[in-house]
Amino acid sequence: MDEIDELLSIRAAELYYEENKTQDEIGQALRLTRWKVGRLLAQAKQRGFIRIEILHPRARRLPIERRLRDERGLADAIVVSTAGVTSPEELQARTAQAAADYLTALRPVPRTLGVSWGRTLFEISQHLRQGWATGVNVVQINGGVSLNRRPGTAAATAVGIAQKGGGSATLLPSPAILERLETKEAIESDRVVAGVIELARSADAYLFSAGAADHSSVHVESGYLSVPDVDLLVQKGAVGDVVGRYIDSDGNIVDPALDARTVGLTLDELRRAQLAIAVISGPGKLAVADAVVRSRLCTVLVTDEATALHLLDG
Amino acid sequence: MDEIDELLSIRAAELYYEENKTQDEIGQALRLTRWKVGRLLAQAKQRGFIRIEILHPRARRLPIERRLRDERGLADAIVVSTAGVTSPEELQARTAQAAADYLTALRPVPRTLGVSWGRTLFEISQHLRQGWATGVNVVQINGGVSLNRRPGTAAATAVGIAQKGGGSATLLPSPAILERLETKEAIESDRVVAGVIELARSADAYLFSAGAADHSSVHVESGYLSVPDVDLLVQKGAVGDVVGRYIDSDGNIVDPALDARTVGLTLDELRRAQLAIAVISGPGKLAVADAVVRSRLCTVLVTDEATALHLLDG
DNA sequence: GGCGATCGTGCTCAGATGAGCAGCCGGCCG
DNA sequence: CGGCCGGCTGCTCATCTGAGCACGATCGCC
Repeated sequence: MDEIDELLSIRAAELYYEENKTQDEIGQALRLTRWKVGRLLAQAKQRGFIRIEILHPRARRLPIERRLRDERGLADAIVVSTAGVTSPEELQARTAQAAADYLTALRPVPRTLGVSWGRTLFEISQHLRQGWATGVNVVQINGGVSLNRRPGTAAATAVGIAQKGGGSATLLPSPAILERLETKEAIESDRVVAGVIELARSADAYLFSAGAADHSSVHVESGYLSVPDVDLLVQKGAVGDVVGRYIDSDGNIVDPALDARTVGLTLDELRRAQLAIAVISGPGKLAVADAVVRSRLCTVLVTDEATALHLLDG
Repeated sequence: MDEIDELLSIRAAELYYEENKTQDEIGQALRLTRWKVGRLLAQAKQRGFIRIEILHPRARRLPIERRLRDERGLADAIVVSTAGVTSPEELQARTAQAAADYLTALRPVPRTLGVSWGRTLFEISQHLRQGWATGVNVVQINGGVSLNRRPGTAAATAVGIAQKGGGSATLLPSPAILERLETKEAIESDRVVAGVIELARSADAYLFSAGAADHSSVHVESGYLSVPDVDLLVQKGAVGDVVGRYIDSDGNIVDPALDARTVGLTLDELRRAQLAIAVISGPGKLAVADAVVRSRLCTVLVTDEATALHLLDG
């Protein structure tokens, strides 16, 4: 296309999209036939001169979702639009809302849903509507008797999801990480704990997030790990954690000894799940999101546009 | 429209604009009739959820142009899009290009075109194509024997416009501002200068820009005014200059004594013109652009989207 | 100079879309 | 309880649009 056609296609696009003229009218105005106008508009689109954005907190990016499914082998992907996002909180809220929407629309409805805990999961529980399901039982899949200042967030998450879904929650009464291996093994052999873990293994679906490997981690905030602990993990190649277990960029456990002291579903158990929904968004979680997808820790990913594009192109 | 319809309209918009599905297909997917889908899409548009942008350096904003014509009483308005602009230089280039385009398309072609000088005018002269007109004579409308480091820019502007338009340029051989009133009157009574000004008065069309009243002014750069001079003008209410004459926000001369020492067309002579094309863009020129339009110094305005919106909304 | 390939153009026709309209349902008042 | 009104729905029909095709001009090649 020469320059004159390029200019004409811009003029045509202005009249078509901004002035709502018909292609025929544009043809008269620019002294072209309507077919020529149609071709110019098609070219303008195809050459990327026309950008159409959907500005809405609930807007999704279906083409990116398709690419994630096709190119990264996911069973499903939900990508929220970042158009018009002004704060990290809003991004988080949009992603959580999308995850809640996905859960609500999920068919068949899972009888038992395994959940982790954390900021993201808590927000999802808040975005779920009362009656989002009828009779969904929720089970915690990793330890989390919280030591932090907002005790009970982990429990509130599971209970909230269950209660709004017309079911009940089964909590895993154990710390996330124990200081000694013996204690961890003792706790796991406890009848109640063992029962919960057994229930978690049998869940129809899992819903979890991932944490970045930095000082803002919930594990640091909760006191399970110290700042130097995290630094050490990063040195060993950790990019983040999934259900409390730190992985490197290939999805492998970074520190087997630490992992052995971590209570809950193992990553391999998670990988065997039919339906594992990971909800990961935000610029700090690019690396861990990539690791989760690459190592097939999830079958479904809920994320934001920027993260999704990073997974595809970066 | 309730929330459920709002969400549906977003889903429909995603399928329509991002997936290129027909309204009928969307209807099947969302279990709606195609008419409902059509109405949802119309609502999404009307409520502003759909943003269509034309990304091109030559793109214009026709709806804003119309508003400028209607609400600000301009005979014509050219508004260049700022979408994708990364630098002030690019904005300047786009505006200059638009002005050049406007001149080229102008009918009837002016026999004599009065021009001012400055950065903007020089750039317009560069963006004009060889042969943009056949036989357009150019006359300078204000003094400008340049004292600055790039001597001859003013002359080069007029000559360039004339030469590319197949005509000749008539220069106004006088400084822009003289130190003494007597000198100014003497110069204006010079036969050659008087003849040029007479020719300028008889021009069919005028093309000029406006300067902001700050230290970056061409008058400071050229040595006609000192920094304290400008500060004083600003104190007196100056928002900028048009053809070398400083005006306040109502378009009135700020300093009559200074004005009397300024050589060239007066503002009232400019206001009587049938066709006066002002080219004003950039964030620093909001106030002077408003003054020019408010005081009817121009009949046609070439500007950028941001400036135009400022003129319209405050 | 003749020939075929290629491109751009404007047609036919079918599918997609929007305007206008009648019917239906729920709410409200007499 | 019945009738009226307003809003929503899904229809008909006219218009708009895109795909496919045939024609003619232009260009390069023989």
